[in-house]
Amino acid sequence: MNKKFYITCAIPYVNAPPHIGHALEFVQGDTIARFHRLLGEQTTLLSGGDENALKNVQAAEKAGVPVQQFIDENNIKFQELTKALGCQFDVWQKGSDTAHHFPASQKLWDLCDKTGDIYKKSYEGLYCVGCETFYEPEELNEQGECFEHPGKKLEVVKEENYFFRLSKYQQQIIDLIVSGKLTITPETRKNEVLSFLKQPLIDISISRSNERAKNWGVPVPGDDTQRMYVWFDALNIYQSGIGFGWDEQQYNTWWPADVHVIGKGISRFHAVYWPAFLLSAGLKPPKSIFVHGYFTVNGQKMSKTLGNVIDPIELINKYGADALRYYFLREIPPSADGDFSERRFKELYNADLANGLGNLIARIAKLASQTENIIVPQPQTFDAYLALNPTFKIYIENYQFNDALGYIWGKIKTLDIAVNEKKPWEKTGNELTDAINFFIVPIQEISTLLQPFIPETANKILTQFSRQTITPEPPMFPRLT
RNA sequence: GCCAGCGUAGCUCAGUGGUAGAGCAGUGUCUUCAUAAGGCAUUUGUCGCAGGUCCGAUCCCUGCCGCUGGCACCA
Repeated sequence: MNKKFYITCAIPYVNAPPHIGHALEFVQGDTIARFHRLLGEQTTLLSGGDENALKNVQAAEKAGVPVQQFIDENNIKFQELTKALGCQFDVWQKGSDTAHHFPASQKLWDLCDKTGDIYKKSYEGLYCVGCETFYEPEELNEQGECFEHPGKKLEVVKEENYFFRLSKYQQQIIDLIVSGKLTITPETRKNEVLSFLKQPLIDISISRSNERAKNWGVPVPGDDTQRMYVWFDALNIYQSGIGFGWDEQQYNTWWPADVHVIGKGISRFHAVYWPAFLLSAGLKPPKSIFVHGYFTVNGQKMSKTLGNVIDPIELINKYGADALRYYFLREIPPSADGDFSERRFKELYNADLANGLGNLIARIAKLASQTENIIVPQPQTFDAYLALNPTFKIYIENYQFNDALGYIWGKIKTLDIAVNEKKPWEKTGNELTDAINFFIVPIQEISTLLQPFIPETANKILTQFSRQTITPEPPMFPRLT
């Protein structure tokens, strides 16, 4: 069997519809997955729904909808988004799936418990009845009240919970990261995690009382008064989706994950807690974590209160999936936050997609359609073209999508120059044929290499330039005014 | 507050101890195969501020100003 490649995107919180941040992550994950599929690797791309958080229950109550129905509906919105973006997810694992996810999470719990890493401890904290959550003193206002419910006194609530011996794994996790057995990209995120690991780790609570969890979530095995704390089971979706606890053979084929694609806000959970759970359970930690930044919109943080949350579906309907994919991959540096503005989006669209790629294809297709006896060879494989472009390969492998695309657009520029120099419109007969033949292979190469990034466009061009007769097609990216 | 990083052309950013670069936008020009697209040429910068090291610093050091991120049970 071919080499396997297992990649995940973070499972979104399904208490609200998706925004462009989710879209960015899906596109990045899909691009990496497509790259590996094109290399001939057996590839699985997974995401799912983070459904067991209390906030989902609260959001459902607010909407006046049963919890299961609420999260199912939101889940569909996320899955529709992935399809609209042209992302190929192989597995969509829901946290509320009692057939697969529940037994998988209980199995993980049992394994950690068997190692002796789970113990009971009483937890005392300030509880806000309005928010249904605990607060630390520094999270409260001067009156010692939470900001959501001023005037309401917090209660001191004491509760027995299960704790996980995170402290025990401190050194092992440092070793994993320093040795590169668990790689974290980009470097700045790795440094952040390591600096966090310089302080002593504190054991974390991994369960809640049924009452506090509103009877929602995965029951703790052997204790029907408690539910698992959402992170313990949420991270385990990466395993439950591929057979853990219900199909060991399938699980062993895919685990460990080759990459977890995540946003910067949850790097600790993935780089510290998750490997610790797995080590405790005697399972392999993931091989790498790729951390992307967040979006700002017109330079400002995205937030519901500011009302600047961007709906990716609207953008796709307006400009097409590949245009949005291109913007994400070209404009957002992998190591930093990116900004979204429609002005910039249009600028990039016109400059690169309409005037650049689209126009080059249009001019060559027109010339080719008017030329006799052109030779259209069979395009080579992705592998073969990749071997010819080692710099490009390195860019993709390092998740420098922006640089990889910059590299391709350098080729487009070169071809535009070549058209001007060869002046095919001044030629006839064999001279014309030769001039046009010159461009066929490079276009096959470009479109093949673009397949992971803008698959629909890439395949359209590749098809157009693989037929024996090349004919002009309507513009793929009509220029925006 | 502590730790890390950043501050370079209108915009997004690259870069090096030796008289500053790319793309986009702008301007001029050539061309017509093309989505009023393309080629060529070209303007702009006290390389955050102030000191220091050095023959020489945008790149090294110090201080200051500004911005961003991380600082645990919070997705």
